[in-house]
Amino acid sequence: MPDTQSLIFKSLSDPTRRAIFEQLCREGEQTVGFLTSGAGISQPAVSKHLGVLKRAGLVRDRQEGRLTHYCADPAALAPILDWTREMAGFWEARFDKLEDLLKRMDQ
Amino acid sequence: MPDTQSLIFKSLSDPTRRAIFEQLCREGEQTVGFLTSGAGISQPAVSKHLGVLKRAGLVRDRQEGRLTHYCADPAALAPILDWTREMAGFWEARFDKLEDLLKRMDQ
DNA sequence: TCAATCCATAGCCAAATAGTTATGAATTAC
DNA sequence: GTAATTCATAACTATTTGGCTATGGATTGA
Repeated sequence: MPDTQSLIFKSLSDPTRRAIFEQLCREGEQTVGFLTSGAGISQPAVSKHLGVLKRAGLVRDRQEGRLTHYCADPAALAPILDWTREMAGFWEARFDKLEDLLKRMDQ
Repeated sequence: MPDTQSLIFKSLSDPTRRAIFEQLCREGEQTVGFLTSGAGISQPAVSKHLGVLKRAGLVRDRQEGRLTHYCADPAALAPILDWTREMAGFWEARFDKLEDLLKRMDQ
């Protein structure tokens, strides 16, 4: 199995899947049928997308009779938020070091 | 051509590519040859990864004789940082609304 | 009970992806 | 001038991906 970050980034790299996740973030819990009605693709395709999002931890499902409700778990975005900030941080650090160097050279 | 967010997410969904980008963020500008020496894959494979990162705006290249230097542009991460924060925000908003509702019901 | 609804899974297909080797253009070194 | 180095591109391959239709289990409604 791929690492968590790859799973999350890959999940979000597909626009359809991102739209489904966004819908769940905006509107809260939704059934598969309702998500399908707005997605422009077949129900099995939506189910597969939901499966991918679930494997990445981005959504959870809840059974209720024959309905399956899905909801987003935005907390699962934390790993990529952290990683992204870390990358920006490395860059800042190198920039600071350069600034220091220039300052020292100036004296 | 896919939208910018898809390009960025897709670029970062591959661990090898993420490692290359991370290397450039940590260490700054590097040649293709040097990146290849640490990547564990062939030079053409590295070049292709760099091409993908470049198309997503995540890296820039600079020619110097027969050497090609690549450097990261972490500012290009902004779109997905914004999107991620927006998603978390929607969730917060719904949570606040629920809290309000509960408060009103309590009275 | 029988029909209808909801959704997950299976099986198929075309396109994209990540790797490879081979090659060639441009530059540098001898 | 010739050889060596650097890297991008081309051509190929195996795997993954995102869509589809078909199906069937579980639940609900008549």
